[in-house]
Amino acid sequence: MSNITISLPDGSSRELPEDSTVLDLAASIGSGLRKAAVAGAIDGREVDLGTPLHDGAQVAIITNDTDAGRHVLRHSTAHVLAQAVTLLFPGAKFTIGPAIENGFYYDFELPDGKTFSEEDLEAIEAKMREIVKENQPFVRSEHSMAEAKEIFADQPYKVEIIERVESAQEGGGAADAEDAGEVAGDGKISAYRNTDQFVDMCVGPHVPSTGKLGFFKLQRVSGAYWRGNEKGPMLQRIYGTAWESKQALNDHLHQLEEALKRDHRKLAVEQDLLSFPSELGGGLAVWHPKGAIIRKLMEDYSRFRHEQGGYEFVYTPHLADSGLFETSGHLSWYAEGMYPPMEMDNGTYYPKPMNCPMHCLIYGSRQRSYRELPLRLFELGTVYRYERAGTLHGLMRIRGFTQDDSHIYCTKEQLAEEIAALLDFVLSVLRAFGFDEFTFNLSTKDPEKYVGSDEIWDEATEALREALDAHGLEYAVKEGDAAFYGPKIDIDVRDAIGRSWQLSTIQADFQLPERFDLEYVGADNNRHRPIMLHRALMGSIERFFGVLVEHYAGAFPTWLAPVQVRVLPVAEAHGAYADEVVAQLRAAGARVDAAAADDGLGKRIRTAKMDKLPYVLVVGDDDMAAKTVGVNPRGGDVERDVPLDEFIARFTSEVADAASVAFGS
RNA sequence: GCCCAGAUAGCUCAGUCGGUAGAGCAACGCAUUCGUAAUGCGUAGGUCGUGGGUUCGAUUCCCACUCUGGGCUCCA
Repeated sequence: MSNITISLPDGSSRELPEDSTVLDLAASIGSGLRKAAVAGAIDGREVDLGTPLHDGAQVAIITNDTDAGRHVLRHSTAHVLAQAVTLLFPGAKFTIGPAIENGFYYDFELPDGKTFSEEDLEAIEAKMREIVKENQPFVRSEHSMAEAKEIFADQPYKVEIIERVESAQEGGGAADAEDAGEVAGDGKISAYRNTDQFVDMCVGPHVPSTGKLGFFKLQRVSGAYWRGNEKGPMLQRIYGTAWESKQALNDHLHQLEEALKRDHRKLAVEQDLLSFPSELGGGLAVWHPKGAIIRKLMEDYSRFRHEQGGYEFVYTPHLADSGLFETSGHLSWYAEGMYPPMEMDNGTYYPKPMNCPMHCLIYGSRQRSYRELPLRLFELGTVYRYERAGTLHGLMRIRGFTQDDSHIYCTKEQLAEEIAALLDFVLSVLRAFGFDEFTFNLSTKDPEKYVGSDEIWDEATEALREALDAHGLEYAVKEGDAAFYGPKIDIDVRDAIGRSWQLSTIQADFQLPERFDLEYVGADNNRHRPIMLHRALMGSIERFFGVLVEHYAGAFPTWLAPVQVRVLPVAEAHGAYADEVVAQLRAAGARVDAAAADDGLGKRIRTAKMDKLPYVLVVGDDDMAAKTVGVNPRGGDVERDVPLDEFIARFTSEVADAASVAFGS
């Protein structure tokens, strides 16, 4: 029996007996690797561990602690879920069940339109644990289309997938991505069988047996449309998470708990920031004083930066005649996302869903010269969008919100420079709020849905691309993701616990200048069409505020904290001195209050800590005598006998430093 | 809009197999005047989300609506 030679990713090679499998290879390298292996890759193609190796193959072992390995675990766990459901709910049809970020889901259709309840999850999870305990093998097989249809004869959704793949292949086209995930590429349908009763169509790879799984948890049930089509049948989806170890699973669950603790909706109530009274209607918020002061600081900051940045401030009303939105095209493109019209004696009015049409009116109000460009109009403009009831989500998805909105009118020649300057501007504003990790997405033309000439699209896309390159920024290109009127750059930030939020956007627009017939007189004394940029930094102030609450976990930095300092007299006798401290701090510009000695000192400190105040000052006999304070900073150690003057100096310089970072002075 | 779940005191929640409800915290009062994360005692507070239906009687069962949560779809 001859040996075969295998090369490994590190460049080394290894000899193994003929007929060796990926698993044999892993075992030959070490028992730890054998245990951690969940799949392999032969010449770049992912395969099961049981796959035999050929001479000269490039082989990598996929271990369970890598993204690829977890993907295999999760996908395999999804199969176990499907089997458990078919056992517990006879007649259930299963559809697709992919691995997703952090977990997996599987979509089912239950007989007689039955639905899953939360309680069902427990029973299903228990059944899954039995399946894991039985250590059922995942046995791969490949079938012709006809055989496959036979095997899945009682699974109409599977048959539908097979038929779609079949017709796509007959038509010479490739199967779409969704279907490609379910079948092998070479015209064969592959399937993985766990038991006589349960087999699922799948490209794989899978773990060798269900015993390799076990660190999972089912999380929730929901509805989901078949193939994401609103008109299609509503299926029942079960979500779960799965990991390579108890530790990794627990870490993930802790992370979810942490996110829950930071939930801006919870913190907004606890800290009395804002509320969503049901009397107002869904998706509409009222700002309480503590939330409002933070918002005011954010808005002041935004105005300051825009003033510095060469923007001109404008104000526009909340309503406009329907004619304006016909001109802008909003009524034909987005009518279903607008608030319903108000009929009035002299016409039909709509709440504005965007500020741009009104800014275009300002631009068009008189003749413009090239000398005025770029013209940057800025407004904290409140808009109303009819978000569908089921999509509302705290401040993150809301029906009335305020954009830090600007429309920049410039010449084609100015575009690249303007975008480059915008990128600097955006990033420096976001940094002021404690964000320092960004992701950039460049969205390009959707060939099915766009206006404007190919030439101008190419030019604008190139301008965006150049600006990103010139800043040395890495970005993902999202082909076809642009709005119909022009390409755009979207900027995501990463928050304190690693979540990503899409905040800023810079969008080119060739459509509105056309529709509003906007012009400028050039140096050549001819009329030209300007290009327009839409851009928002925070995006929606409300949403940005929500993201900040979660980013800071409610502990706002000193410059933003609604109450920056609280003074606690040790006993009633120190009340007058406490008032004096308050007065001096207030005179120095601090937002400060005092808590009288009606409650114990410990109690008042606890309350202040729960309120996440940046500074608690305790004043007693010693302090009164020496004009000092005891300083208890958030997240730091207590410091006694600090001269009041010194604390005030420290405090004001801290806030000034934050402001100088923030305000760029 | 669609699927599922939910709505009880300001907050967090318990409870009523149909006979109009209870705790902790918060609030208020009294006592305590205290040096760094909960002092004690007491008082008040709820048409049990809204509207209909069934019933002698509904917070409880049924229906509709509103709002909320998790998803799907959508997101200019």
